[in-house]
Amino acid sequence: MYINEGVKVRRTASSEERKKQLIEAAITSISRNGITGTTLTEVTGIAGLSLGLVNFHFKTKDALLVETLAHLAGELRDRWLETAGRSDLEPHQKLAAIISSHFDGSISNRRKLAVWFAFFGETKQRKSYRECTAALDMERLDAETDLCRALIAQGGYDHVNPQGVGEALEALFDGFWLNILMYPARFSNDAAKAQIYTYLAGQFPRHFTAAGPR
Amino acid sequence: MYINEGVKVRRTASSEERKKQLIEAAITSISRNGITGTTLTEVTGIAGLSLGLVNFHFKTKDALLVETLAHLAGELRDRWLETAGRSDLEPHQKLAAIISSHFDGSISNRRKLAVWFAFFGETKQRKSYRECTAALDMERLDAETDLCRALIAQGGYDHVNPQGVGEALEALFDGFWLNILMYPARFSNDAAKAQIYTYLAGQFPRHFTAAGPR
Amino acid sequence: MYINEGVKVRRTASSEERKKQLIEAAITSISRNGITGTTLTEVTGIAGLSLGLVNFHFKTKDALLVETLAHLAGELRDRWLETAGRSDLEPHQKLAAIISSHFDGSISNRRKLAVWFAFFGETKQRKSYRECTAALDMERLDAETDLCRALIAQGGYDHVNPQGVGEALEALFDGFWLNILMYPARFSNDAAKAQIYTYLAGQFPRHFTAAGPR
Amino acid sequence: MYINEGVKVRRTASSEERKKQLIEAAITSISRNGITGTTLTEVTGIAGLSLGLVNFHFKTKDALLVETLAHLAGELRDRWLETAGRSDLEPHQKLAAIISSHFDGSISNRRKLAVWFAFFGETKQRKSYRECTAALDMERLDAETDLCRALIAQGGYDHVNPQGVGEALEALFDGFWLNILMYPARFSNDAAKAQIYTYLAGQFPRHFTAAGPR
DNA sequence: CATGAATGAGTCTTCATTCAT
DNA sequence: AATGAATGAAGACTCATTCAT
Repeated sequence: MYINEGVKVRRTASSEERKKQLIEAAITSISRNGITGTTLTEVTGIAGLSLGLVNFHFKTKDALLVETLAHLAGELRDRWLETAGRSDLEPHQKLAAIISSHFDGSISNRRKLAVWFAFFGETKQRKSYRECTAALDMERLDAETDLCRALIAQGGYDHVNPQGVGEALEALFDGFWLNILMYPARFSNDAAKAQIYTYLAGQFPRHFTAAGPR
Repeated sequence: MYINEGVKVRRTASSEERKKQLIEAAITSISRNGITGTTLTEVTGIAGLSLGLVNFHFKTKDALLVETLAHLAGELRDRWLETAGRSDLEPHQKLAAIISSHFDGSISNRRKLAVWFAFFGETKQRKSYRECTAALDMERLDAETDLCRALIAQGGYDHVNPQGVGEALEALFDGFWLNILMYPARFSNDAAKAQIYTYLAGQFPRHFTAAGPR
Repeated sequence: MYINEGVKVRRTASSEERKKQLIEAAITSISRNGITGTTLTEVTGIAGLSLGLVNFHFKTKDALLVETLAHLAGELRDRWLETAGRSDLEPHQKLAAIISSHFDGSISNRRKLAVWFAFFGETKQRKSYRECTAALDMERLDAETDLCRALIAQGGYDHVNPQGVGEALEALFDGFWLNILMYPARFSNDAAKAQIYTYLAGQFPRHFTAAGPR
Repeated sequence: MYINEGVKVRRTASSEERKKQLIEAAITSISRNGITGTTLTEVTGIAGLSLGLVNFHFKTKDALLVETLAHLAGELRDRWLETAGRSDLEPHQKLAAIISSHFDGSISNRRKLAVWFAFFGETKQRKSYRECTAALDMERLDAETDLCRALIAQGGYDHVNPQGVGEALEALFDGFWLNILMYPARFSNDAAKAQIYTYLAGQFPRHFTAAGPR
């Protein structure tokens, strides 16, 4: 046993426990220093663990990076599916849930957004990224498109292109995330949600107002 | 004179000429390998010049990177101001010009988009980035907001928030760019423009249709 | 364990052990190639260690250099204090001890003298040097001056300037060192000591002869 | 013609003129930055000339360095020979002249002393140095020894070793130079001369007092 | 499982030297 | 003679990965 930040830690912790610890440290390091500036010494230093552990629990640095991204991607997916997967909600409520998930403070904060864009930025990582999240991105895009189709099926939206709305939503999510990361003084989670509802109110006025789902 | 890739090249070119050559090579390298994967050996190799030349014309690798970004940012600004600055156009036509500029193939192609997001992604570079482009981003955002105000002033749009529209446009630009970069099979420049016009048609139906400015 | 130059070496040695090893190698390299000609590749090569180890144990090459000088300066100080600090000796015997220390073969040999003058020579290093050894130089100069005062206090030396003698001694130490380094065929440790005793015999004839302390 | 520091300079100057200009610049640079820190760009910058000129007038950087040292060595030799070579002076006056030369402000100033010790310090340069100045050093040492012999021949100095005095003088010159360079607040040209006369007064009391030659 | 010293390939950067103009 | 852009070898430093303990 030894003490780490005031908490007794079993010197021999479970593998899962250690990995989570390292991933959290990686998120912190990437958000501070970028992917390039993230060294294993830095990550283990933040985690209060020894250097050798990284290559023990993860085969390579790249593996740690990929699992870090996968962790965030999984977290986002769990979040929106948690609500959008409920059978007792209306389509437009589910759509609203997806939007809310993206701009919840536990998801959309500069620490985590920095990690997302670190992966978008590195061409090399982009490959890993796609392998790791393309399926999730498409799953979500398809879900959004399906929900739009459901709204259209309820009548009154003859000219709305459901796929286009889905794509626009994805773009709005990423675009607002980027601007929140870059210009936090000007862009906020709440304002982002408001603008997205405004957009939806333009497309589905019977289901959305600028304030949210009806 | 000597021959390089079949072209006669003056051994001693003007400084500006060489810098442009190196910036072009940097864009190519960054789009292929990311910022981390971009080595000076790679850049000079692409340019067909010798390693030492980068540090001769640019003081450091970072300086080259910053000037590369400044080049892209300047190119985008020149492009949209070219049309949006004309006094013979209506506000909604100017707004359309800004949109068109962002999704013109000479601006919005994967080679260049990769560079933009390489800078967004690196926390360290983000600082350089902001110093270099924040002013341009805000100038454009303000221009968009002002054009929206002009449309509102023409009457009929009581509930539209011009600042919100400006921010949403910026988010749509960045968001579509990212998705064009990540998922080129699913997102295209034309589709992006179409969705943005669709959004504007929802806000300013008297000036825009889903097909573009009236 | 593995074999290096016939000696079993623990792969993981204590930090102090490795640092001493690298400092010894640095002395050898500096004496052979000067400070400029001393590369980390050379130093680690001499030590039979890997390149990266220098920057692991010392932060930078400069740090290694400074610690190398500090090592020599400390060695000299230990040497003269060892005798001059004894309470059972007379002042003139202590003075003689300081002289002897400077021209002992373990201190005054071309390998180590080359390092001293390498630091004197580099303006850049001179700053580090002063920070590192000025205090030791002044401590020694003051000790010499004090010992001269003690001799004068014993009477018979009305016109001797103790501070001047101290300064002259320092100059003689450095000057003979330099000439031993440059012209070993003409200048030797023994001859240097003899000349310095001759000088002291001129100032303090009741305590020194050309052969040494009475 | 162009203007350099207010003086019209023929664009095509004589080779000798240019070389002297570059040597002066080299002295300045070496005294500021050491030999390592002295780049040809720096030297030519100080001289207000173009980079290419160095390799035109001197074959290599090393050649410039050697000629720079040769310049200083020649300057010192000219200085002491100027007086010590006069046939109307007594031996002890000539000896005094050699001492004065070494501590004249035009010779013994920190700018030039830094250059001397830069060469002493670099083992690599030490070879060039010896080739360049060993003869001059020995010529001077022999001259000093001969002058001591002349004093002894005048009678009354049975136990003085002329060669030893010569060597001690050389050591005192170099040693005081070093300390003037390192500790200018504590060591001065005048004090150095005074101590050396004090030494000589101890060896040749009929010819020297602590104040100088009788 | 855990540690952290050790390794060495890979990069940026510097700079003497060359050479077209 | 003079210029300064261009070259490329060489060196300090970084850091993922290995491995003895």
